[in-house]
Amino acid sequence: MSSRVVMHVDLDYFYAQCEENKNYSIRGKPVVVCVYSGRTEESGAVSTCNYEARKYGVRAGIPIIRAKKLLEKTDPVFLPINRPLYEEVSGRIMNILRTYADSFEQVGIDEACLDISARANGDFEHAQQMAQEIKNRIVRQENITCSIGIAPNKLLAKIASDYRKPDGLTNVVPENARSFLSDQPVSKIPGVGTKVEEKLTSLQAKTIRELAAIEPAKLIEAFGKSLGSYLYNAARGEDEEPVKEREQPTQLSRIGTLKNNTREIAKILPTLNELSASVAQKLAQYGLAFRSVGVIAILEDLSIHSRSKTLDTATDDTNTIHELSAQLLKEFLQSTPKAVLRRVGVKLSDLSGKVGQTELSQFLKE
DNA sequence: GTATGCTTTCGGC
DNA sequence: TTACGGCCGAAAGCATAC
Repeated sequence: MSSRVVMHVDLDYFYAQCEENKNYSIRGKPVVVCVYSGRTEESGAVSTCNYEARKYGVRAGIPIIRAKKLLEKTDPVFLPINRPLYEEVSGRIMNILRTYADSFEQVGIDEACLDISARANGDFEHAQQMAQEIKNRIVRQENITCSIGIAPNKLLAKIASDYRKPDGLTNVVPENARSFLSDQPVSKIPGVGTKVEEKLTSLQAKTIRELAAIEPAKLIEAFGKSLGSYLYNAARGEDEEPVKEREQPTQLSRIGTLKNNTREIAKILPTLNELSASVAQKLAQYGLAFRSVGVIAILEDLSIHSRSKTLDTATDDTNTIHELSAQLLKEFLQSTPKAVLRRVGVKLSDLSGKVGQTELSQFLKE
């Protein structure tokens, strides 16, 4: 019995690196890729930034104005996000990666998982050579660096790719899994955010070593069966999740910022309808149908709320999106009399191929 | 009591 | 000291079905 070999590839500070390639003269300066809300000149948030900017404490998600303060003594470059550019570069890189994998899973625009068990012949040294070759090829063809983790499963491969960045390569052979994890904070485990981390701290588990010392029954008591057993296994470097192709997105959403905070439906509807039209267009591009429509409301205090409705049968009808989203928004406003909206969004989920021609239903017909 | 489905929230980037 | 986007996938929480 030989172990799986899984590779996780993470493109370094991806949006900002694409911008560095588009305009070479900004290399070496702090580069901050921003989402401007259009409310005032500088309102909005940081999408991502290069490592020069990170040295000053700039991070994804912080307000642009705060990033400007942090970088005021430097010669920074602030750029608006250019998604079509990043999608194009990403698409070409994913096509390269795909050719190296027995099975391939794209995880968002800048991440991918490759099962290379057969290609690497179950050999982690061979896998390491493949990883180096992949890195060389992506630099040569796209001038993009990445960080790669190699391990016996997806969980460890992801933690490994995060271990050394940027331009890292970390190989965790099965015998080293426990020692690799031991001293790392529990927050390195995917799924452990601030909430779970705080709870684990109260159980005296700050490191994965300490997490591994907790009785499984105690973890299940604290976190429930699903998350509890996940944490128990994760602390031991165990994970059976297969690397599998994601054929279609599971949801499509559009979100926008209102010119002014309001709870007047008439002031919100124009934006909501634009978002509905945009998400409908995307749905048509993919050739998909939806069964669930939702609205997202971000209030003036930045709290996030949502309402959704699932239909009996899937549809691709644009009018249904417009009508249901408007109805859901009205219901939200009525149910939440104090809500004053800052941003609003439309979400389609429970997506499927149009004619009910999934492989399974095709199979069942024959 | 467990499985399944739906709604809402969480968290990563 | 504050400041504040736009996506995605998955988990949590609850109700209902079996």
